[in-house]
Amino acid sequence: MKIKAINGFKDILPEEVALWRQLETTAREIFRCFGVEEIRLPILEKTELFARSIGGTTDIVEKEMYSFTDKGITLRPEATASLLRAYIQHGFHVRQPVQRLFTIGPMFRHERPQKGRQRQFHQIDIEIIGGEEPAIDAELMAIGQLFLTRLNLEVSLEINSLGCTRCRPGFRKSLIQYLNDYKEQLCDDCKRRLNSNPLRVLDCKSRTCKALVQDAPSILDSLCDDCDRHFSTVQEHLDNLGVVYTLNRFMVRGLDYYCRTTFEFLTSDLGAQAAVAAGGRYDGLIEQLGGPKNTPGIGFAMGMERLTLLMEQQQKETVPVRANIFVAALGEAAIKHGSSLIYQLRKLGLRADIDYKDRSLKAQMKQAGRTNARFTLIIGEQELEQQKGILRNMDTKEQTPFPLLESTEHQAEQLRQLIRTS
RNA sequence: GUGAGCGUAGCUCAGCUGGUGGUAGCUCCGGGUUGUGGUCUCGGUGGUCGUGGGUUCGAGUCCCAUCGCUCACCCCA
Repeated sequence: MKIKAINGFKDILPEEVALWRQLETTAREIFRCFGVEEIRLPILEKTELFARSIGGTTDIVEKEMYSFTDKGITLRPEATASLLRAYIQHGFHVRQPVQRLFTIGPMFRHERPQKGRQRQFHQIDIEIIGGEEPAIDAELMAIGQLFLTRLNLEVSLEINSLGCTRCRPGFRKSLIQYLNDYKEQLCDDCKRRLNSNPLRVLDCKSRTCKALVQDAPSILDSLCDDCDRHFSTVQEHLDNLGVVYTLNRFMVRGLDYYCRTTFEFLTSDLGAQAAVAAGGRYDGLIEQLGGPKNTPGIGFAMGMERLTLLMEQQQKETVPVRANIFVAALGEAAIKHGSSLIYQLRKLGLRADIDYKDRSLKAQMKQAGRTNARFTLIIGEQELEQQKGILRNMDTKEQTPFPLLESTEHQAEQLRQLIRTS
């Protein structure tokens, strides 16, 4: 019986890693320009942290967490809670009024896997803590859009406001009232949602629910003055920065802590998983977790599996990895010389390979081709004797003698010069 | 948790109403080139047909169970 990776947990293979690195590198470059600092967080936290932040009655906390119940700890299902915990624990609020932080890593949710959804999945998570100014909301979305543009990905940005603890309850009430009149026409899921989370009915996929909800009261009409002003200023700032977006009053969030501005970067190329990045404002959360009072925050997470899937689909060419030198050595003495030489080359920071199996030259040339080497240095008994290797340019097929005099260190230096100028 | 569709070589897949596992393609190894790659050509390695029962003279094929995978619902990044 072969042992396989468990369901929902995937290996990221060498040929896939290039995409992941491209994601991470691009993120780091852009975040640096925006003054966003990296923080690295543990993947295990007290279960209570997630219950208090995400919400005790959400699906994530109720049935999707990987918990060690005997120890009261849980593999994190998302990053925001951990990041805020660290922010509070280390007293970040005294460092500077507005703190920009990001983290990259695995998250865990016990859901049924499908396209773009794994049980261990990876997110790039970014949070701006300590500012409630609408300009910050706009800046955060600009970061997301710039990042996705740099990756040559085509996605759209949709935004909405969920109001705050003052205005949302009123909207909730009027929505329930409206939906109750059409209760019989709602799908089974929405009948259930009507009690548990009525806002969710707004983004139901069922056609009849969608139609019903068109004439439902709009949350944007029931925002309090502060929330309304905040949201319209956010839009002014987005326009000011040239960030393109569309309003979607049906967009809601799955986690309890969100308020005011919410947004999603969407694609139609990933089947059911439309959102490649999503987030929003959570102004009361830090205080709720025991942090300093009146500390607002906003953030979003990008799903790396979804992004790499999109990159595979939308990006045209990938740049192949090139090796610099392959040493094709025939016979024991030549292998000894070659292994010393490639070690010197590697010390100089060059990618160099050799085949220790002492196979036929044809086989070794084939291997050289596989490593995509620029040059192959052929060393046989004759070449050793005459101290003259054959250097083959793999692209032009041109072959020139290469002196095997002095030390391999010296030879490596010669080769480095040659590669630089070629 | 619910529904549907698939499990045959490392990968992609043929395999008809049950009758000996495919010269299949890709990969890998070797020959053609006594010492020269990506193309070509010839040969070779590689399988408990997911697993366990059942029906049958005979099961990759039919039946049952079970495990696994995929997509979708739910939920969410």
